[in-house]
Amino acid sequence: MKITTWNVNSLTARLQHVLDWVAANPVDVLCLQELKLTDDKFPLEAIREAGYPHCAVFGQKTYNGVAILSRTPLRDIAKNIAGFEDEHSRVIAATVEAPQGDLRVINGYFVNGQAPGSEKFAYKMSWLGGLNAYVCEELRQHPRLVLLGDFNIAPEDRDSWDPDGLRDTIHHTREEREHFQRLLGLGLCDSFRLFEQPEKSFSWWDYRMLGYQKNRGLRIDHILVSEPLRAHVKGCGIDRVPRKWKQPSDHAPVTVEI
DNA sequence: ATGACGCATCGAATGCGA
Repeated sequence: MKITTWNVNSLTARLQHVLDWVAANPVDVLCLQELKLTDDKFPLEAIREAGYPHCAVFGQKTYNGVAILSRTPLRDIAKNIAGFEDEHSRVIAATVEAPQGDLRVINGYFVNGQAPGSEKFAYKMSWLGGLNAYVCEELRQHPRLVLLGDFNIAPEDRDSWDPDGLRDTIHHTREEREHFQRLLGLGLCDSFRLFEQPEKSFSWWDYRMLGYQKNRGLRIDHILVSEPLRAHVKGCGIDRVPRKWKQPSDHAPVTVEI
């Protein structure tokens, strides 16, 4: 079973890229972030025709918005973090029917946080606290769990193109990295690091200053798997191909095979 | 460099992303 996370930076602007990508990469589950559209604008028909009849959508106007697209049925769909009040549409969870055993999938568009010390950074910290408690409880109920999405955290120095120049800036702070480690501490593991990967592997590149062409990027899109799944993970990789297409998302899709 | 690029918004200049 292949599961992908992709921050598309507006599904309206990126629908054709998504359709082209799944035509070439027929993954079983596609988790999207930054839909930037309301539920009524979600292109259900086009997505269904592309092979994904089962969709859990949690949209929002202009900003945020997440969705899980699946070839197999979804159940127990939950939106946002239970017990954490949030005006943003940032999390959607669903149980995915899978032949080797159902999987709980939690798809998140983590808070960006702008800059350490800012109000948005404080929101990021409190949001991450809420998420940790939520994932802890979900793990209790669903041992076979995948937490994936745009984490907006570069977990280690090797996940940044300029770890020294960007030290303690957003995505690189000790506080953010501690939150990432806390998630691992719940019994999750970073599926990307289960395998040998090329150096300077990133999942996001700035649109400005030829960021992609110079490979000035960050690895901030992650797929964490719970302990019972760990031994079954067959691979994890970043697909840079759609980042080279015309008018791309600034993020690349990341796929795990379980 | 309060930049750059791209997307969204009752329609232009601004907020936001990372």
